[in-house]
Amino acid sequence: MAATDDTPGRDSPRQHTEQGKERKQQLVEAAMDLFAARGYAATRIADICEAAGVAKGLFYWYFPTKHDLFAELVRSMRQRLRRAQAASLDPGADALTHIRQGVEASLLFMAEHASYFALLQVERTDPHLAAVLHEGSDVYLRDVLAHIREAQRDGQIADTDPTLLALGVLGAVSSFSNAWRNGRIELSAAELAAFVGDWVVRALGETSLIEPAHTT
Amino acid sequence: MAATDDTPGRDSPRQHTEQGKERKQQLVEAAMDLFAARGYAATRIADICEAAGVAKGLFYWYFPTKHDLFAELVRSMRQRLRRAQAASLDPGADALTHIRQGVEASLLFMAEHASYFALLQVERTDPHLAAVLHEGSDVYLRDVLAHIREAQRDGQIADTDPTLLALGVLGAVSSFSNAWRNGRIELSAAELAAFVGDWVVRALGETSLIEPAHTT
DNA sequence: CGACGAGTTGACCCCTCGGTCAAGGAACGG
DNA sequence: CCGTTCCTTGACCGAGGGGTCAACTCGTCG
Repeated sequence: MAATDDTPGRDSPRQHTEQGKERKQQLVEAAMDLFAARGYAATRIADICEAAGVAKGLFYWYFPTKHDLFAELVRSMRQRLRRAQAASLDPGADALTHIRQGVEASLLFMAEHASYFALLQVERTDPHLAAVLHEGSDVYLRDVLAHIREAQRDGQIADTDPTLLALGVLGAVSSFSNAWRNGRIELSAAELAAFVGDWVVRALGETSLIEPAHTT
Repeated sequence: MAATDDTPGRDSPRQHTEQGKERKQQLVEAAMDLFAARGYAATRIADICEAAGVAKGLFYWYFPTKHDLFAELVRSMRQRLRRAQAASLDPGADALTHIRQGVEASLLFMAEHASYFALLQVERTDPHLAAVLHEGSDVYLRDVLAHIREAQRDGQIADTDPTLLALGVLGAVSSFSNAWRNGRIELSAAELAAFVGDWVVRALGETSLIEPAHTT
């Protein structure tokens, strides 16, 4: 399953036992909560440690810097979101449906991990962090783009610039999810997901409703 | 025209001459550029002063704290945006058109003041700043809400929860404007404004196209 | 001219916070 | 019982940066 940090020897001299991994996880979780509540800059390492009930020095046993903790958090969550999206796609369905499903899955995932996404909404400030955040953000765009192109080939949506449409989809997902997280929307996550699915499909200009037969 | 800070005596002991007001403006503008480029936290007061070509101590002649400068910036820009929106409304037009016009005016305004809105997109981190930012953000929502309710009365858009729809409109405006600012959209500001106007109207579900006669 | 207030300077204070370190456990293998 | 490796501690360091201050300038009024 992966990745860059529990591969044993490599180049980090750090070797973690079971207990060690638990501690690390505790720190990550404490950090996520605090970051979400106060923002990255306003969260001191001392706070994270206090929340996790350990001494400050221990932080640096598990993470080289504060920034590295953040990067680890971001990368792991991005991976999980993409998995959730992929899992939501009904293999038999058409492209427009896939977009709707992806949108709904994203909203649900964001609702479930609200505190994390509250953090993201907020943390493009620091150039270092922004780099980590942007580093993989295009993958979402590419995913949506592919679906939009397909839907256009099938005549399901109008022939506008697909990038623009894709940005609209991502924008809708993130802004509704933000609004929900900030308590501006009363709906349950599932209801919101359904609404945003509809909203996006409408905005994409579901031509089939207006002209059921498509010639191109 | 107005407002809270050139009223002479009130409760601040500070009295500014013409020269003083110019200096203050220089500082505000330098700050805006730097905030936009690096974010609030990463901009030192020393930087602002250097950019404005004055000594650091002078900053505190004009502003009690860094935060106050920020607040002044935010409030003044919010006022200007709302004026631009109001000015864009064609008095004779219907509600849905008003929404479109407001959306377009917002996009144009945000394009014109890109560096400022880049800052906003970014600066909800600090609780203090967030307070200033949120403090007046509902006025936009209320404006859109009013138009949406009217459009619903006129049968122009579907009878969904108006708050949800209004949030969608605001979300579309801000997310497209962000994307444009980040260079992800190649269009001119005017083209983008027109596109987003269409996008929003479509998402609102312009029922008139589908069922030209409305009964309720 | 002297007084007074706006404007301006840069050295300085001081606190916060990321990061370091030396010292000490605890678990385990030999 | 010794060595080794992982784990944990809290005192400490140092830089960075917000905010202060005493002093100096400049224009204006009496």
